[in-house]
Amino acid sequence: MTAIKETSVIQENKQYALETCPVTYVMEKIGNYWKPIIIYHLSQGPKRYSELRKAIPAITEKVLIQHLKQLEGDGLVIRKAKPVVPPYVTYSLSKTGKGLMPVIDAMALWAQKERSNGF
Amino acid sequence: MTAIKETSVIQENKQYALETCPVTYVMEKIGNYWKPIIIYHLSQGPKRYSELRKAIPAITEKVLIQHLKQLEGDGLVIRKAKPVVPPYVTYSLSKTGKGLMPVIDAMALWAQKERSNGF
DNA sequence: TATCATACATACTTTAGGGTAAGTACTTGT
DNA sequence: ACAAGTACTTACCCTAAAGTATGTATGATA
Repeated sequence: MTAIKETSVIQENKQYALETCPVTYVMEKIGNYWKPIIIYHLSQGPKRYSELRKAIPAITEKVLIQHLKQLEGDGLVIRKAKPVVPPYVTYSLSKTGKGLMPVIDAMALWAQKERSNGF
Repeated sequence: MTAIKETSVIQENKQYALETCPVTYVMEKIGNYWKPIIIYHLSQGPKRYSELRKAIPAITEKVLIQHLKQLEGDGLVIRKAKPVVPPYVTYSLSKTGKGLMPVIDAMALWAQKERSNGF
């Protein structure tokens, strides 16, 4: 029989970090390459699924929808589907999601500064 | 012989995104679970390697130093080593790194708001 | 009858990131 | 002589995330 897998110390520490470090809390929600990018594009207003795809051509469909579901599950994004055919689905930021806009804005600002310094 | 691996469309698109989407630019630098957390801890002032370890108990040594090197390579973090034994090494944010503090602050703010709503 | 468009779903493979564990160098303290 | 402390390094493994490719429902249009 297999040894009982003892609860990892790392996991305990992660739990602890979640409760004490605010940035860790944020990372658990949007600590991923694509999520802030998706949020950025939604910060400019609701978008259809296909519009998001065009706006973020480097993401694959699988990954895009995966993250959209997770963001919806975490209450950051709202999905609205019109029962028509072909489907018409829009995604937008929830109130909580909009609360992240200062974060995204600060990112955009930094990027612009860095790039203007860059040459 | 193996087929020549044609340059991935995804990679081309990533290049394009890098040039047009500011958030993508940021993600290339700190788009990782740990990096914002490390920067957060450094935003409170320079820290020794061992202090960072204690401050972020959920990270392993390997990963910590890996990211510190990358952050240093990207010019966000400065490493200073006193030539003593046992070693005395401190890490701090560079000017560019400090430029990210509004991002980190906005994250911390959001986390606090969310948590106070949470119960 | 066939095709197109949209918003997905699903199976399979590959890769990159992270985890574990052990080792290294150098000096001070016991 | 040996352990302890610091800041790493290295080798190996494992898993979660991402990539690839193909399939599905529905009705409108040609």
